[in-house]
Amino acid sequence: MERINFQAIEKKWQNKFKNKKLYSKKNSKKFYCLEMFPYPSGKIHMGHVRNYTIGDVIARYKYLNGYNVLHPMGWDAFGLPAENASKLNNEHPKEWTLKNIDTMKKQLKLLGLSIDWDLEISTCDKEYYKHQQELFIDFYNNGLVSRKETYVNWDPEENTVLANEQVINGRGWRSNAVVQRKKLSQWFFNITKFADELLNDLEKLEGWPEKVKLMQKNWIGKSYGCEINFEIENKAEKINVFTTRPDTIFGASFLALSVDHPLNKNFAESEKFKKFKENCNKTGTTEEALANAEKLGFDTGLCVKHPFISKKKLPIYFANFVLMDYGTGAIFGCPAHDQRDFDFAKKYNLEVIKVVEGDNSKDKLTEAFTGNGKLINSSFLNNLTIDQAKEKIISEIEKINIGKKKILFRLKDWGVSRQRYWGCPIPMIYLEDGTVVPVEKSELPIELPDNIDLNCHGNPLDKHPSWKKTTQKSTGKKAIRETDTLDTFVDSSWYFLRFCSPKFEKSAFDEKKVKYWMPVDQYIGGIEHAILHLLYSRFFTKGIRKFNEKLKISEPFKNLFTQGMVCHESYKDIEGNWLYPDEIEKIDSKTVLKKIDKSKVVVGPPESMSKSKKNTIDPETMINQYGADAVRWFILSDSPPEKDVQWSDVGVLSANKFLQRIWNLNLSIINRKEKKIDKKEEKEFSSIINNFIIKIDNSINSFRFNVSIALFYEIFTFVKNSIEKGLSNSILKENITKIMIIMIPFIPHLASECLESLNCKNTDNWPKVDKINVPELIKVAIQVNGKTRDIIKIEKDNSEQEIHKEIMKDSKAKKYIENKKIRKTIFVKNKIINYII
RNA sequence: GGGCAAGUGGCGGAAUUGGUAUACGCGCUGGUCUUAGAAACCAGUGCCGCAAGGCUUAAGAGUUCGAGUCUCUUCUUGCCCA
Repeated sequence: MERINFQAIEKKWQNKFKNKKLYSKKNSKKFYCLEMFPYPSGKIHMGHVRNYTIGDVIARYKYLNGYNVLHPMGWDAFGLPAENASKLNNEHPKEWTLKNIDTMKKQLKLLGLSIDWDLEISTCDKEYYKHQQELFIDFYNNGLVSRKETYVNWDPEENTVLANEQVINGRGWRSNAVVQRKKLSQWFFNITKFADELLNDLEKLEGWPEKVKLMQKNWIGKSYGCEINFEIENKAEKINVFTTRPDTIFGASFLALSVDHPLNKNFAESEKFKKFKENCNKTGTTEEALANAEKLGFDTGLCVKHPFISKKKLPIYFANFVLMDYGTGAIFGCPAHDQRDFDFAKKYNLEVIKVVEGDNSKDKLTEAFTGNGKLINSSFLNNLTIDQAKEKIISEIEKINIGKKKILFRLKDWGVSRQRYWGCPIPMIYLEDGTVVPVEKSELPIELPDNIDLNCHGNPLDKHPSWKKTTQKSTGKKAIRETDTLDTFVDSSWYFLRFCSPKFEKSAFDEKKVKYWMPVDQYIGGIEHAILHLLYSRFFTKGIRKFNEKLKISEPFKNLFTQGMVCHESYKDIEGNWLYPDEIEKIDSKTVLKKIDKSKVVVGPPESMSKSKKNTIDPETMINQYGADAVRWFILSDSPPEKDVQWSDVGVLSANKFLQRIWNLNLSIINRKEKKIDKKEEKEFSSIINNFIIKIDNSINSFRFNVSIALFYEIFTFVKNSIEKGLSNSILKENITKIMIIMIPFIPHLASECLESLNCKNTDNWPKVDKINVPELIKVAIQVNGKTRDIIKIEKDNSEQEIHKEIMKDSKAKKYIENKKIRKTIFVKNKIINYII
């Protein structure tokens, strides 16, 4: 037996893969295979290994099947971690980022991926963000970017805006300061202009998981409702209310306004109101925060008239659970059928009037009833369903001219201003006369300054001594630069276009190249990007198409695959400190000890690998120990790719052992002595291999790589058992060559090495196959009353009569049917026969 | 609270989409080889039972000649939204 040195052959083949282009075939169909590019945080982790291995299988598979394949890689290189790391180690974000890119690129190369590194891009490269600034200006000039005042999560400690996910229990994730709501002027992409299109086009995306489409649909959140104008008693003013439940109008018992509603001018002098408003601003802006917060109200002392019940008045409150930027900033409260309204009514002792009766709803409500039912206590709406009532009341409202039907989206415009240094500068300037204009395109890129103080309080670019001072090029007027930078989601919203022509200087992309390569045929990444990144990328594609008609596509990603996470159990010592997997040793299945002092270790359940729990496994260590092919093999073998996989050292070791056996099998075929040939056995052998190849083909196409690998194990056993059979060496070699070729996508190094040893010159074509061949001898299940009583081996395509004869001759099923009256027989050729007695 | 998935051996998981349940891998058991261990190789391994046989895809019902797969009810777990 010969031991193979995986490290040596992997190095050898990686050198050969380096110069190979997967897109030099003439007159071929194209295939754009893209995996979500990584954030250069330091080292690659197992999640990357899984993501990029899946992508590599697809890219290589498509190449073998005759496609020109674009398989690029780049870096999502702007972002906050670089600034944080830089504060910690006093290293410039750029240095830190470039160093990480260098490390991670070397690590990725160890995996033997078929990536074309000539196409590499990095979003922090000025050659990249220059074009992003151009695009920003194009979007601006076409009315797709605007400046708006909105409420944001403000961290008073860090002097910056926080994203919703950075607010944890109402506090800043880093500073732990109580987050405030603050009004700020920010730049927005007007994604809501495409709300309908983004929603409707989801239907076109047949190659997307239903789950992701549903998440996007819910995120866009189209809802029907109407606006109703309520007259304020003894005042000329009216209050415009938006509601998605106009059917519950007869259950209304109060009006609630956002503290920012214009009516607040009446209370500008009130100390009590100011205090109340301040209190409200402490509540976060997420829907969840608003739902969980204690409902607080400020009684205005004013009332509105109920539009359908004469003489009925509803008190007006300001309330902390109503937001100015959703709807009109005013609602009518129907406590019986909305939980927030219910909580509010209980607190302020307001009426609860039930207007929808469900099938089994109780007389006394202890919580809001939001289910389906029929209308009651509602005058002309009585006995209607909710949908019917909505329709009727809206037409009534429109008839008496106090409001109109309205469609509302949950989707909000995309705020992209960040008070950060390490991001793409927004190419806008503020002139002294107050006008805001884009920088002229010839001025681009607006580069980030290298000398920067990140430890300053607030926005580093704003605090920079000179950077923001500039002049407008064409007029020479003095101006101040925008000192906010773009949300890093912008960087990744068009990188897939840039990859088609990454060095193109004239504009963001070369239209000819984009026409050939786009859309991405297969996009692969984590489910965590199911909403934002994918929605923003879809928006960018649609946005660009508005001002560049040469971009013909309206959706960037034809097929999407979202892979699961890589998990590992976690370890804690008796004192509760997390331990790395290499700090422990497993004595037996129950005993786990700390290496250093043999103390007991508590083993936690498998969870997503994270640095904080120290349950990470370093890919590079694994590659050095077992080889890249073994790591690739294991990460694909153990679970279906869309589900989580649990990392196992034993698993990767057994992968390594199996690859060793493949090599030995290959050698034993090369060195085999000719046997006496049996034509029938040869035919059957080739036919079974043919069937295996078809099954592998199907499993790859349906992303069931764990099944592919199970099939490879079966093929291996089958070939090994066939060596002693009456096959010629040439038939064996011909078939092992086919098998090695179909293994290239999974274990490119070892497969290439085996193919070289087999003297195979043409390693670029997937083997040709026939249809699935039914073997000469097949198994037929014999059932009696649906219960399987025996399985017999018989020649294929036998008739019912012949099989029956066989059963009566000699079979375990015989005793169940002889001397019985057979009422009916169900016969499926080559599968089953079922006797009903 | 709402929506969406999913529940198959000791474990990860297969099942041609209504036709042989438990493929393949891990683990475990026994054996060969070896001074010994590791490795390698061979055999076995759903559960109950000495056996004949019976039972088994979270639980229960239904449709069907036949259900892991379809329908309904219940339970559990996970994810997303709140």
